[in-house]
Amino acid sequence: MSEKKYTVGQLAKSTGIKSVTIRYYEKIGLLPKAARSESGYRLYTAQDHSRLRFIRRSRGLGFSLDDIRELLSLADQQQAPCASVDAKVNQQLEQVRARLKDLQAMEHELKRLNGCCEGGVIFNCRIIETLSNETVGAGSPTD
Amino acid sequence: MSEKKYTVGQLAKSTGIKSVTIRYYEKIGLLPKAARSESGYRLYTAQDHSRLRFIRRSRGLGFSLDDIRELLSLADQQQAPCASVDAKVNQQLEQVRARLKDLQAMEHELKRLNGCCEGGVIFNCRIIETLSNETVGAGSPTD
DNA sequence: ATTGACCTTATAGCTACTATAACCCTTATT
DNA sequence: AATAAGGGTTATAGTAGCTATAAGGTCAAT
Repeated sequence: MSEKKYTVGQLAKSTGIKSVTIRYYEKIGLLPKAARSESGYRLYTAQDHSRLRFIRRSRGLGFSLDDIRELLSLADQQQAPCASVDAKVNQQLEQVRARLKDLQAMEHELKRLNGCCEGGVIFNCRIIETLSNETVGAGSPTD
Repeated sequence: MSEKKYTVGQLAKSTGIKSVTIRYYEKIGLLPKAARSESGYRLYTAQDHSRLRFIRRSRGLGFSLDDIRELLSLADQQQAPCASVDAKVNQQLEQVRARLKDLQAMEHELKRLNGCCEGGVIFNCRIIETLSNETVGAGSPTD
């Protein structure tokens, strides 16, 4: 008995990853080259579906495609220690936290700016003024 | 008396924006075309310095270059109402908050994954297992 | 037979830079 | 005066992770 096969569109629908993206993943070697029907259509198996779900989930956690490539290759080495997987997750967590910190700083600043001019004209606009102000590390060209 | 002029490198050093980037900003019309010395070097004024500082500060708040283009053109219309500036800031604030929400969800998930396998092998790795799991909107291809 | 919804490929575009190559200018030192 | 270091100039290609476009082949139904 041969496995059930799916077209790229069916896979797309069931994973939420677009057909173009799936082909792109194949092109960059993130997915193995799909089998083809007589007429040249790609044919996918349940395994591909699972791999794609893995990718989608990892993307959702902010992993880069390169990271995911590594994770996938790790996932295939069932007897390897999972310390390296752990390390990747840890690393990603720190990256996310760093970006969080940046964004929080942005939010703070934007909140400060938001609504600080009440119906005036730009000449008196505190926002524009603030944006134009000196910042650390941006002195005059003669510094 | 003619203004003091600065080279691209001097401007770069004092604004923290690299020379290449400054040239790039000129190329895409974010900065006006700089005057040139006899030998073809770009010559910048204090005004350019201020404009660049504005860009840097806005970038730091996460504004896109297109947003900044608009902000700059608004900043030049001193008698226009600053409602549109306000709106841009507001919009940016919401975008930042949306990204924050995403990142917080990522952090939450990563924290959950982090360190959940204790020195085992990948075959038993809870992380890999979790990443492979079904998610909402990612059923089987036959759904 | 023809429509419409799918599939195929190759190529270019997107953001905001960064890297590279190959060359010209200025300044200081030998 | 020659030369070397450290600027500057241009054009072009590469980065991530897709998305859009064009120009065509396939499949199922009418």
